[in-house]
Amino acid sequence: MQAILNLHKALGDESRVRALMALTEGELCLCQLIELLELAPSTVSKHMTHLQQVGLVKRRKEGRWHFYRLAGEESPDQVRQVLDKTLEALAEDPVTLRDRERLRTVCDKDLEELSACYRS
Amino acid sequence: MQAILNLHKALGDESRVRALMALTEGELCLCQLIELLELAPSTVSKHMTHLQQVGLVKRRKEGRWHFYRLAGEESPDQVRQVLDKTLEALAEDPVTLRDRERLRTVCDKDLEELSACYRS
DNA sequence: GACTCACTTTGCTATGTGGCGAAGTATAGA
DNA sequence: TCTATACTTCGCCACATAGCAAAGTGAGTC
Repeated sequence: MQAILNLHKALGDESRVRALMALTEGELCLCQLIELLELAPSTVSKHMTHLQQVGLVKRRKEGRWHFYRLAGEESPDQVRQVLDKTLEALAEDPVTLRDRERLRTVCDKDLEELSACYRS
Repeated sequence: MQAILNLHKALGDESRVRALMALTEGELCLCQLIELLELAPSTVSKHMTHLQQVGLVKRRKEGRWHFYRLAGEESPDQVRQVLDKTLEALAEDPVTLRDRERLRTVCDKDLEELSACYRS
């Protein structure tokens, strides 16, 4: 019971859902998500930790960079099905379309440039 | 976007999910839900109003009694699919099994008896 | 080993939400 | 029309949580 409730709580926040939607395009570094969501590093980090604990997302460290991706096959069937229905429902949402567009310009920049967000 | 977020927020509360699960067995009067959930009338009423606003539940008034049921076909496809996956995932949950058992004894009592909750 | 850098954790504030009891509303019956 | 009753709404409190800035951490680099 609690697992499903936590799943829905995780999916009840716009920033987290936008991050998940962005990850459907592939793995992203935290600084890319920070740039996309336009939130403080600490906030985005907390959201991604949250998503990881619920089992929606996996983290991979490569040197100083932290990459996140959808857990996909690694998450329980029930979790994945609810997630899939949600992402499907939002596939053509205005917010999603705008983010998809912005994500393209974010991915054009290199990580060195994006990580300036920590220093400004 | 906001509609889906509100759906997940609605499904992120144990009392509301238990109420929805109970309604899969059929229409229920508010006082029956109060007895099942063991919460104050005002609290249960607020939960059901919430579920109604999200489009998961429909209300029918019959005299002084208010009956609630799952919106089913009347709710948007995307909403129903997420709900179905959730209820499916919880079908054999311990809390669900316990509620299903208790619901039987609740439904054995008549409404006059149950509505004593408003007077005690 | 000191330094830099990409995060994460901590501490705080503001807002949202679940819970209750009391007051309000609408309907049935006398 | 007056009362009883089955809710609903309002006002409040306690707790959870999204946001930020600042301090802490751990991996690469000199």
